[in-house]
Amino acid sequence: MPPAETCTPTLAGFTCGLDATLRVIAGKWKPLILYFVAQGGPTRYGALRRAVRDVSDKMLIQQLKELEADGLVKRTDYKEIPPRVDYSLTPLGRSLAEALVPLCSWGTDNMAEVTRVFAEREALQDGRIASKRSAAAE
Amino acid sequence: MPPAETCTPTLAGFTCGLDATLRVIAGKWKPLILYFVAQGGPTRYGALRRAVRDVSDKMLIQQLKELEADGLVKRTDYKEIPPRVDYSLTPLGRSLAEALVPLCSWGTDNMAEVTRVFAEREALQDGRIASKRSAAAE
DNA sequence: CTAGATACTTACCAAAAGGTGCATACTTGT
DNA sequence: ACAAGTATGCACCTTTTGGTAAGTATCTAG
Repeated sequence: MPPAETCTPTLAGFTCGLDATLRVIAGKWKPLILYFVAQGGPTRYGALRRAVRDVSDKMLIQQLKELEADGLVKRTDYKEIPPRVDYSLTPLGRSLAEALVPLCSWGTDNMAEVTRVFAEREALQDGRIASKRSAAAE
Repeated sequence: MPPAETCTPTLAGFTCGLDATLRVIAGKWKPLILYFVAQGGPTRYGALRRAVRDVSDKMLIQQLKELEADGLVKRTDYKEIPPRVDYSLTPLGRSLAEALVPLCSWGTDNMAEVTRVFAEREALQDGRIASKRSAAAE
């Protein structure tokens, strides 16, 4: 872990490197997209859609456009008649995807823990909802 | 980069380790909080507030509570009369903070690039706003 | 006596994120 | 002839997120 000084004084509007990174990968799906494209090489839109589960078309397209605008992914349109398009990583995107690997490992290593914590939280929420309901019923 | 198979088949509701991690650090400020606390050791609320620039009290407290509930940070209340509280990382939190380091480095290494891209995007947006305004003026 | 610091809490409101469903234009399979 | 797949675009709406401003209790400095 570098000292605080490497992080505090920076140009532009970023408070530190992490801040800069976050502006680029903020968004519910971007890290996942990056990660899947990194694994599969050039990936067709439909394949990505199936890989990143629960993402809607709207969101996937939107995030892909932003990633493209940010120079992380490259869109290739083959101009074929049933549309064919695929997405691949630029060198910049590839380097970011690599920086994402430790996060992926952390999640894999601590998934049991995370699952447990989330179960507890949901239990609490259900409790609150239940009590709200009963309060409203009076 | 591990093969796709390490990522696809998992328990609970997570599609992969990265997905699990993201559920925990999602939120505009959480990675930054984690990172600053990792650097400073036990950090007082006010110090954190000043370190994570532009964060409001509401947000900072909220995210701290979630991080605490998720077992990543530990809150210590000294019960003193002008309130004194500090936040430190749990072992789990420390391991996550370490997984964040590559992201921080990436941001630092590519800050020029990121800055440039963001400047372009803002220029485009301003253009759109301007054209919208002129269209509305007719 | 008033201002400011401490660590929050709450209510209210605006903005952003995200979901659903419909439409496109063309091809392939039934 | 009709449904499904292909990669999007668009309009509408709800949910989530986040900001602002005020308030709390106690202490210290001016």
